[in-house]
Amino acid sequence: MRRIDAEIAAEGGKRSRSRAQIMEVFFRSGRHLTVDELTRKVRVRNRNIGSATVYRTLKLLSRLGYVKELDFGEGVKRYESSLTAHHDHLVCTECGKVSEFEEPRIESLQEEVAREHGFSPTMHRLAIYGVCGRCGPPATGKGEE
Amino acid sequence: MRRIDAEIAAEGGKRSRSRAQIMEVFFRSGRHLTVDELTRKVRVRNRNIGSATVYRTLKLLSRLGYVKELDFGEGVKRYESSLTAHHDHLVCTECGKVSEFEEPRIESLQEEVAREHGFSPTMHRLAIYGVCGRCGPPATGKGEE
DNA sequence: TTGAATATGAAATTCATTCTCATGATATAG
DNA sequence: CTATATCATGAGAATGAATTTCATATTCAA
Repeated sequence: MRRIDAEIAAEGGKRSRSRAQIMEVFFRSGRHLTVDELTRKVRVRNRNIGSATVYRTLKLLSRLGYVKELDFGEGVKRYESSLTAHHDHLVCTECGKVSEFEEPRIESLQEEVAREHGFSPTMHRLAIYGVCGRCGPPATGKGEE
Repeated sequence: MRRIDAEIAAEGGKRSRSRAQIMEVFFRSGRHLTVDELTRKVRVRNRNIGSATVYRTLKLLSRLGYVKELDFGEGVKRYESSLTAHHDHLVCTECGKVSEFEEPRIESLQEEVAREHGFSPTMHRLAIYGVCGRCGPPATGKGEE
């Protein structure tokens, strides 16, 4: 986090209490947060922080490469730290639970495919949607709920 | 398209001139259209059609499974016919060009991964972002730009 | 043709995100 | 420490995509 502050300073930015609190809560929190969720968590510490500042902070961190923007097609963006290893996501369409996975074979196939099409790949988004073990037991019957 | 009308009728829906025109233009058009783009095309034929009806039509077709909703993170949704074979997308971050590809090995790895995590996969979204051959120099070896 | 139901277009609404702007905080020079 | 220039903030306004409302028009069956 000091590193981030240094990078911001190098760009002519200044530190701020609000931003420090937002970053701290964000990096300590679970993954895949929406701005709204993060704002609520941050306000527990400091009631005065507005969501505009949370948006600004996440955008800044995203530009600096410390945060990844996720979009699972819910109409809201989610954010996660990019300090952890690269991974893709599994999204349960029943309960909304998001799991992570890493599959190097998929990664390299993507590289291969991109090259075949003359693309220089810079990133990708892969989300697999389905029903998680808890929501849809392989047993007979349709577990509604 | 008759089949679609029949299915709508079976649900208690009625036919309509506007919807027929929208469907016709949509299925004859190129892929990956936004509602705005489609509305413009449709209005060439019938100036009176409003975008609300285009939204409604695409939502209906989506529910019936004839249309797939795409989201490349642009802040706008795009739509494509789901009558063509399944495929994923390559998006050029320079010119916006979207290409399609199919890679069965990626598909089966996704199945495998989902199962390992106890998920019953129903669909996935995979988009690879990068620079297409026209926008970027032909990537020699690993030279990243 | 009538009548009950669905569909439409325009405008209003919703909701996430961004922007504006007056004020507050921060860093640096003196 | 204080001045001052600049950046950051928070509240609310603005934006823009998508949805809904509502009065009217269209469809379809009898």
